[in-house]
Amino acid sequence: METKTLGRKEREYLRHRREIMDAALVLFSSNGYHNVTMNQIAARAEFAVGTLYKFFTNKESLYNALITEKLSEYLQEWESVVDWAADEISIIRASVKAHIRIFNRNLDYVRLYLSETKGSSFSLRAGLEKEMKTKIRSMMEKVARVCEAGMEKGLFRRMNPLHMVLALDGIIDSFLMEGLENPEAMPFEADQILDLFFNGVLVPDGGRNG
Amino acid sequence: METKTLGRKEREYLRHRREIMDAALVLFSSNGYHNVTMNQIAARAEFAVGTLYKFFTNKESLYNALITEKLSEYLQEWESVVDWAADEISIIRASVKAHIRIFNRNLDYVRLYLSETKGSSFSLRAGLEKEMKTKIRSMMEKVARVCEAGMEKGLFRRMNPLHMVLALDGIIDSFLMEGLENPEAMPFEADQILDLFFNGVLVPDGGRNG
DNA sequence: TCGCAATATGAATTATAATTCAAATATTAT
DNA sequence: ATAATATTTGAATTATAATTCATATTGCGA
Repeated sequence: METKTLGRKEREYLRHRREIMDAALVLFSSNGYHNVTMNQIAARAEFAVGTLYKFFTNKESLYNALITEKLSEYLQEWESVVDWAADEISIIRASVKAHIRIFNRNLDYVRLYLSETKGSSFSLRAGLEKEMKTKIRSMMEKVARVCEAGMEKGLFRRMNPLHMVLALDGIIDSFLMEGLENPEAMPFEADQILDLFFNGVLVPDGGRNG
Repeated sequence: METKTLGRKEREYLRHRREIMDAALVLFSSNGYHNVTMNQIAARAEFAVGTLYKFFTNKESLYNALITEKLSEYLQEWESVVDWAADEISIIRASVKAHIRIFNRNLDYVRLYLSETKGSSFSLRAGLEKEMKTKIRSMMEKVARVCEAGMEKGLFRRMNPLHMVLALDGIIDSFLMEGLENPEAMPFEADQILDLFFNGVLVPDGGRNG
């Protein structure tokens, strides 16, 4: 770990940086990226506006820092959970549960992520998206490999593993979004997602040929 | 039909309105909502900026007009297709196929919509207005009733119909988004979505109890 | 042809908020 | 203590683009 070698100065720098990010997160996630000014962030973080620019080159890079940091945490936690499980079905099960849990623990960030982004610098955002997409893609590939292993073992039906991953992610996202919008009217369990994903909706052999 | 009773004036008004909307769509969908100015739209539509404000109270309402118009068309076409089908499985099948077809025919609008919501592939319906959400909700309820009917008939397993709809929509959105981002690397058929939704991924009775 | 109403024009206004930077303050080294 | 260095400050600057409105143009009936 490098952590120990950080001097007081560095730690102070990082603490200030964190204070700014925390202030920005609260404001962004409740008001939306654009309805928050740098002055407001500065006020909440108890710094002057100018100081923010010593830590982040501009407003968008502050936003990017928040998003990328949390996404990395998210993926890291997800990986640690998933690596722990044994057979393919348990891995999928653990993955879905982890998704739901981490999602619910980070609703502020989800709202921040979904909040409208209206920056003008196209390229910076494109860079962010690319980095994020790469990370998400590597997570999907990991799941795809699990799916393939499951197929080899005869647990899962033979199909394009990417399709399997897309289906699973789609169902999860759909449930999570619905739960975000209607928290009370939409209670659900990981098991319900898993049941749908594993077994589909048809009654087994419901009057058709076996 | 009211259409015939429209005088020349009204038709001209509507034509001008349409010209403005067409210009806006082209610019928005290729540059993104925030990177297009009212002056640019005016130039392309061959009107003066001020004129745009005779047709739309502001930039956002022009954007909303584009989105709501297209979404209504989308839903109307979807309904006409779905009403045509017979049994519940055929209805679901027709619904998925219609979704894919209409989506592919309106990629410009999809990009326009995504440009406003900053390109998150999270959920297609994350950033819509209340009115639009109501419409989509009523579509979902329609599908939910089909699902319930299917359960009554013993075609589908008993479950919360909303869950069934969410799962189906989630899978569709997930496939469509992937196809939008990797058009060449991600060919898929409606049947693959339907197979996943209907049958799930597990091998039927794959070594477990029947 | 004249005048009234409707419509279109686009330079000027307005609003907003991101960003800068010269000055102030704090910290550290000698 | 003093100077050198680093950090913070926030009023002023800058940039942008949405929106307005006094004026010009057009359409149309008498």
